[in-house]
Amino acid sequence: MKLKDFAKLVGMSPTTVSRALNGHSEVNEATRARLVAAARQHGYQPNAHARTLAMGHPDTIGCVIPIGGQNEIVNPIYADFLAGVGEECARRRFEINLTVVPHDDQPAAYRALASKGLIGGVIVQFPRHDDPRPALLDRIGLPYVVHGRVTGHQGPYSWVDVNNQRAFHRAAQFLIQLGHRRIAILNGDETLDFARRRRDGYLAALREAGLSPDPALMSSAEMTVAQGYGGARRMLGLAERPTAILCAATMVATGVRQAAEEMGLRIGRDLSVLTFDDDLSYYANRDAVPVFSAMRSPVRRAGERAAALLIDAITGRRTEPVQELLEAELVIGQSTAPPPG
Amino acid sequence: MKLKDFAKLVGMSPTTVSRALNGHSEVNEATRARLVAAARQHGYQPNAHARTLAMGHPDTIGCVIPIGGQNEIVNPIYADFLAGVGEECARRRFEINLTVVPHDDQPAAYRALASKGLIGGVIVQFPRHDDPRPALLDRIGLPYVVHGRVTGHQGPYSWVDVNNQRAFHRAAQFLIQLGHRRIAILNGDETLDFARRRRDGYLAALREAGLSPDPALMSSAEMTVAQGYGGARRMLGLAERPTAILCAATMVATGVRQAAEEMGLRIGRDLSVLTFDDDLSYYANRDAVPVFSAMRSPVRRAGERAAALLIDAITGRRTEPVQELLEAELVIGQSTAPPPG
DNA sequence: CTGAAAGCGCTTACAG
DNA sequence: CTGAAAGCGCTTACAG
Repeated sequence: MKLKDFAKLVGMSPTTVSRALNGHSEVNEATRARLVAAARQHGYQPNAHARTLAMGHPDTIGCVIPIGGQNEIVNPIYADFLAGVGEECARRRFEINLTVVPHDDQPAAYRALASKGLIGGVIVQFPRHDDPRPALLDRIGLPYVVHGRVTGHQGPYSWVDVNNQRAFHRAAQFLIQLGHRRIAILNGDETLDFARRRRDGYLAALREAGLSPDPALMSSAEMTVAQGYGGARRMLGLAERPTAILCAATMVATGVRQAAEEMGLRIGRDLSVLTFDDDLSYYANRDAVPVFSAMRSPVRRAGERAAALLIDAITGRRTEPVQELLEAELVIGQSTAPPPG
Repeated sequence: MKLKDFAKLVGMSPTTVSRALNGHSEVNEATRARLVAAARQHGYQPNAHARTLAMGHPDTIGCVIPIGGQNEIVNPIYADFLAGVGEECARRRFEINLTVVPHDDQPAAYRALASKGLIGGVIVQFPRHDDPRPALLDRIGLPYVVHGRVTGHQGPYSWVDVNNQRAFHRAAQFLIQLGHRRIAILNGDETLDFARRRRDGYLAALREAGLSPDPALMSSAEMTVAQGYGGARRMLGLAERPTAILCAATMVATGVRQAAEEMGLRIGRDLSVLTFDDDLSYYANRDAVPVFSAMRSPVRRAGERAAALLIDAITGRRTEPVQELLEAELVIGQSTAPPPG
């Protein structure tokens, strides 16, 4: 059904109906309520494309998933992050355009999305330290919110991030307070901004405790079971092996557990493990006493907030860049204890 | 830049430019090539909304992620499945509209997406045995492809599925051939169609071997680490405990491993574990010799094929429903062996 | 408070 | 092979 038909059905002009449905103030409240009810009843919904064309801007935010870059992996945090974005979009009556694009084609993809008028703004994911995307988007003039930060970017921009530096600072501090001196870190790819911040936090805690970092206890790679397994095997095979390991993701911790078992080490006794936990609903490291002690970070919430900021920017509700820093929560589980001996 | 401007720029009428860019046969091949090149050079892209309005149908497929139903979890297979959908859409120049919706609001959501003209068709995920969505979509007249099957649905419809029945049949057979007689199954939620088929395959293999199923060795629940852990603890605590466990997902197998370790059982020696593996890029159970023996199923490929079938239906390339059955591959890893003793 | 008319940026019969 | 004109279904100044 189109506006014309519906208007005829209710005996009003298309103009009035449109204004009523869009909540314009000129139209009588009683008629507005009546028309809204009638629309619901007859299932009339304005055509979104006609609407966008007439209004001049799409009520749509873009989410771009790059594939085939340095990280071939499709990160499962996308699922939970997108769920958060989706919830906010549902509340604000915005649509989501999802685009999968080879990593190197991203500039062209952003341009295309913008010039086709498909999106009013975009969320930038997994930023690198010197990520070129913010500058590109500034040039194009497409509003964006970064999930994370781009330390190398000049000028203000909007972002939503978890306090990775503090999370790893506190985590390392916690292990130090337990008495650990040999603390390893299995970090994410340190060309990614969040991984740098995590390393910084880890290093700061060591420094404050008068401990000097040992490169043999530091690894930076894609956060997978394989990294955890391989890294733990290597580090636990050292003459002076670590008594505690900081992991950047629960999948990494799972790999560490596997290696430890094979080597006859019991986690939470012979070896402490503390992991960053994106709190993906699927992994559910949140029983009464969690298996892994963890720095827990609300990814889904981050998705909601990123979408909220972007929609504010697109609708002109806010014109200045804004930043939001979420805190990770340190949750003590069964995997941490004072060092053995 | 809009068509009018671009046409002026290249000294042609908008009509001819539009026809050239859309590859209509009336336009001289030489001019077509020239205009396509010019469009690329000047970055002209037709406005998608105007285009959709004029063409009468959107080049967009819908993906709906329900939340808050029986499964509150945001399934990580969405990420890989969507990546597959996205790759096919990129090839076919289709867009993806992603909608997150409370489970019970799905009917309204599909209607809204259709009547707003936002999508030309939709992919139905995680169908239940008696899922009402196909009937609803038939009624609305919105093209769809089911990822999985809806056994209870009357009449033909398009689907892409993996042969779950055969996968679990073969898996159980394989364990039986190794000499196992007490084989447990930690299945997914059996109101979901794929979980039923898996159970059927498991039961068929037992029957053929003259083994009678034991309800104490069968569990049906959301596929999480917790299910694996809890199920394994319970079953391995039985007087007549199983010597092998079939799992419906790698996360479940991870939970089983955890329980087995705690109970001092070594997997691949004291206990065999065979898991269904959706081959999510993040889990990467695919080293030279995989940790878990698995029935491996290409989720990303399923996403590609579901998108392909849907786009064929939307564009009218195919008018009859079509079905595609993918086979899971049985990969032998380190977690299976003859029963102990 | 309400409506007739113009316009959003395309595509495509229709006429040449 | 090419172009002027109508139309896709909305919204919104403009006029009452």
